[in-house]
Amino acid sequence: MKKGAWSEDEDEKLRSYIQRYGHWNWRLLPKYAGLKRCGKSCRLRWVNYLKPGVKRGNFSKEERQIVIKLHAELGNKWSAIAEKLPGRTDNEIKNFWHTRVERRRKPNHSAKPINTLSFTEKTDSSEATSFSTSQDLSLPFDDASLSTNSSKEELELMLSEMLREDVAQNEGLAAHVFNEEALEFDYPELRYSELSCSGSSYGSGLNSWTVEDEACGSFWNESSNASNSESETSSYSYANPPVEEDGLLLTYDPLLQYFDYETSLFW
DNA sequence: AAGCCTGCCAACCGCGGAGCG
DNA sequence: ACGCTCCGCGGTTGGCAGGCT
Repeated sequence: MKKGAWSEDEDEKLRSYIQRYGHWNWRLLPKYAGLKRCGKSCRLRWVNYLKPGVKRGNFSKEERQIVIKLHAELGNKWSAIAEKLPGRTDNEIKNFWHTRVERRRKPNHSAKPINTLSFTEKTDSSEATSFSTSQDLSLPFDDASLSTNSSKEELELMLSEMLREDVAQNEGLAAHVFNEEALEFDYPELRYSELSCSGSSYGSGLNSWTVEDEACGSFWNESSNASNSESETSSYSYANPPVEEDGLLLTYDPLLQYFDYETSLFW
């Protein structure tokens, strides 16, 4: 009984036999098709590779989104997930998951919260609704998006929109967190599906912001208490950093399992 | 250039369920 | 009810290719 990779000749034998006679009995099929393979191997080769309509190549954006969503609903029911993805086999979806998703969840990442998104904020008046912002960190913030005379509502809206847009455009604060690969996964669409932003800002004194979404509750916040100084340092952090238990990262948001705490990047 | 490491994918293996006698 | 066969599913492995040192 032969094992290992299939040759072109074997593929052709199997393909032409099934196209002519169908697969009426996998155990007996190899004998009649002239193949030195077990029935199981023939079935697998047909179902996963030779069967007409089997899609090859990278998963599209939509397919990735469906896989992630369905896996959250169904768990490791690969065949059930495959039913929703025409042309994709359970084996391929399983491989996709293990290589691109599960692998990165292995508990060798340190579970440290990301308090690294700090920036320096200049207050230029005591007006509660007026301040200018500059960033002295590596985030590619768009300074122009935060003007000096924005109202509280405008700023809230701006931050909310900034998160949406920057994720979509792969630039800005959110893109720092949601890297390009995360975008390919359509994570932002899932993550920010019902995002809202609330908070308050003052020229000097307390600044506090909370960003929430319907599914996860508040997921990051920022607060600072500046005196009348010209500049202050604020820091953003996740409201509920994951904890590690028995070598597994437990998070308040199942989608945060895709977050790499080593690099502070989603993948 | 060579050895090592890592990611990916095809294929194998074991188990359990369905169907049948 | 029981045992047998077959099939499909999910976990795992093996090997190749490309990148890194």
